[in-house]
Amino acid sequence: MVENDTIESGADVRRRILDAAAELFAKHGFGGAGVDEIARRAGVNKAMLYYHIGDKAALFGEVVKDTVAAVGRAVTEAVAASSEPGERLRAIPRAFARTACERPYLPQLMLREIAAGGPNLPAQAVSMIAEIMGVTKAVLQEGVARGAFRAANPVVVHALLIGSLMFMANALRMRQRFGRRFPFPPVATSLESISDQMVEIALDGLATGNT
Amino acid sequence: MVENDTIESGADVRRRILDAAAELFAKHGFGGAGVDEIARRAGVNKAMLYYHIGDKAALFGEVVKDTVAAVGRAVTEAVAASSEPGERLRAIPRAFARTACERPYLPQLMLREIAAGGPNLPAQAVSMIAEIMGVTKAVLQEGVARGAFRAANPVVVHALLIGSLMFMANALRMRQRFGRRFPFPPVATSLESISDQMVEIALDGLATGNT
Amino acid sequence: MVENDTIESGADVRRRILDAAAELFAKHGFGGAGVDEIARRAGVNKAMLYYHIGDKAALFGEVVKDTVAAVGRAVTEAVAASSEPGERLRAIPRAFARTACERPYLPQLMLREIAAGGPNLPAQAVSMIAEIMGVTKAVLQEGVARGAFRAANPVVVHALLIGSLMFMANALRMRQRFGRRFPFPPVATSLESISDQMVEIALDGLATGNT
Amino acid sequence: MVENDTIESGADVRRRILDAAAELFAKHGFGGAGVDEIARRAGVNKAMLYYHIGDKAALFGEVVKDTVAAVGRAVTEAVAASSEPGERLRAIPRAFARTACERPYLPQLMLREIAAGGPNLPAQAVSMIAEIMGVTKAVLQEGVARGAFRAANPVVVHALLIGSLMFMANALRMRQRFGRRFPFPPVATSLESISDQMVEIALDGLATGNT
DNA sequence: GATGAATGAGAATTCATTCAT
DNA sequence: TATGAATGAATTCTCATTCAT
Repeated sequence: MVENDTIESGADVRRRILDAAAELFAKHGFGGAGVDEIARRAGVNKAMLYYHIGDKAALFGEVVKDTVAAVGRAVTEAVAASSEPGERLRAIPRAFARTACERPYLPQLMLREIAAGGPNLPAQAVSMIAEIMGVTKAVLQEGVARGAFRAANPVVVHALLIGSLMFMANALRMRQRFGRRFPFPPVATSLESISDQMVEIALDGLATGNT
Repeated sequence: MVENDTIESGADVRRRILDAAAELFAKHGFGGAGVDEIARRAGVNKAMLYYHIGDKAALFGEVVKDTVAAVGRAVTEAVAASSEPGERLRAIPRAFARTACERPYLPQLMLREIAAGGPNLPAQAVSMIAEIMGVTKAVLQEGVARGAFRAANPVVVHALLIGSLMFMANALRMRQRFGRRFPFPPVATSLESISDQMVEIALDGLATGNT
Repeated sequence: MVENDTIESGADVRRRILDAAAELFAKHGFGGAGVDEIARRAGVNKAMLYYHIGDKAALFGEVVKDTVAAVGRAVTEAVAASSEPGERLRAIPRAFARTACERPYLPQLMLREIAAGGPNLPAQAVSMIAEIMGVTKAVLQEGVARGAFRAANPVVVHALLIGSLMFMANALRMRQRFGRRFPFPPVATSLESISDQMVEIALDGLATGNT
Repeated sequence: MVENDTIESGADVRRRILDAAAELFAKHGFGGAGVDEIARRAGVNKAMLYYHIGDKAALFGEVVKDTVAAVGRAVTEAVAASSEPGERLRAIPRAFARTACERPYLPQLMLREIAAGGPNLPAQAVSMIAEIMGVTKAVLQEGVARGAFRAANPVVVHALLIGSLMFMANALRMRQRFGRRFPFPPVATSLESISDQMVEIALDGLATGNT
């Protein structure tokens, strides 16, 4: 009765559910996404979704935790790869950009959650987010100490790097939708290269020697 | 039956509805906001809402148009106030910040709409948005021509200035909610001063003389 | 478009809903009765039920209040009709019996609520119940004062009169269902005459001259 | 795999299930109790519950049979302990009261079942109930024959003794819940002593010499 | 015997929208 | 214009029951 290629662990089901949920929460927001459709897309019975994960809020929480954790891993890893302050700071948005390629729903989900103000954010996710911002802070302070950057509020810098990147990532999607309507020169389609462009400007602004 | 002090033009009703709607769309998103509650908050019979404005999508469209128009006016006006390129560029995010003070729902609404990719965006609003971005483009090009800025993609610059500002505005709200959890130095609470901090960095980065 | 005989005030709708609800709550209990079927039987749209009355618990509360109020009126009125202690005490269960004829769901509803321990009982209903028991208490004390009854705990007496009557009323229904299985002499089918039989015994037991 | 102190016969499992079920059926009624929670409280896998006992209706039937059987045993035994008519009659409600102490869910379950009219009552249980009422009938007839009681319908007497007792037992629970709201003198908290108070009145009423 | 996973029907409640007056 | 009532579809979540292992 059981064929090898249809075997499926509980973890697989969970993953399918989280993937479908991430996509739909990103597309329609928490309020706009329907548990019904999430289950349908995941190919599981709706009751099974509740069995495996819990209610809508829990599902959302899992998706967020999952996503934030991925970003966190990417950032930590990317920052560790270099020791030069500029390179380290550059690595942070690039890690976001790379993660956004693997998980295209990331920018939407993130902007939505920022906009919503986190009413469904699980405590764990909040800690993870704080940790990621902590990396920016550390890198920045280290750079200041080593004379590479001028002093700046780390939250502001984080917003400058990440906020604009996420904004840009979403704007790219709108560009596709509204095609001709935006009479602007094309932007490099790779999010990573955009990330680089933006960081370059910001880094130059942060460089010592300026105001 | 009509007394002078209770007289109310259709425009007043319309305004009350749009205000209530803006607040709730900002707070809960398009899918999460309910027509019922919008009407209740506006102090208007639900059927009247449909009579005056139309269905939920139309209502959303009106809110967005209204908001974008306000931003547009603020930007145009602010930019016109100066002729020095740096000052003109600085004026753009500051106009967003000022509008966000009058209409606190602006950052949420904007981020949400960017995240959603504009499925309920009326054509008119799209044009207005393009126009605003056009201002950034013009200011930037002019500055380049006058040797104040180095060349840069205007969309990227817009994202750098506005995306990070909107991100920051929303992050401030989350800071209030999650209080102690974020071990970061306090940011100036005025959005305008934050705007200035961010622009300063970006402008320095754009200054000629850099790479 | 409006014909005189189909006109229907909001109060009518409400009454139809409460009637249907009373019947079904009595038959299946709070947990067993379905809002869907209540609405169907009342001939109203399910959403209308929520519009007019509220959620299931509120609906149940209204039914109970309605029913308890009817009993209360009947009791007060019946007791007032006489001044002789025995007659007054007799009048109490008889009022219950009479109300149970008009509202056949009363005994079921009452037993069920007693059994459930009142988790959905609205405060108002509790007061009304206390008031009804207060009547028993008053009648009893008066009878004791006038030398007609020996002293007895009013709650016990109330249980003796009303508890057994409600029990009996429900047992009658079971008798119909299980027909032959109960090899007992038939009981008078009128609840009022049963009430009289039971009260007679209890009254004799309460008479002075006994222990 | 099986250690002596964890060994558990099928009968043990069965007992745990019936106990949990009795408690929950009593608390929430047939419709309101959930198989899921019953299994959880019994510490048994839900599928095992079905394996050991059957579906919800069967489970309910078992609980009722179990409970009624316990009452039946207690009554028969208690009545056999004396030969004096009054004492024998008194013994009947006292047996109910004692059983209700061992199985606190009895009064709720019984009232609920009486109220429901027995749609889930298994035939066996009906016979057992009839048998119990038969005891009342026999004791009564014997007492009449020996000149101790006046003639009375046994069903009515049963209701008078047992109905009021069950009513009272449940009312005591409500008293705890609604505390101050009931301005009545406290009743003895022991169900057995209440039983005695009530029987005393009823017995006096049944005594010969009265009407 | 025992378990975790599965399922489809159904529960309560809310939604956006419209209609008669 | 304004209102209360109406409607049907949708939404979130739970239920009793079964199955494969």
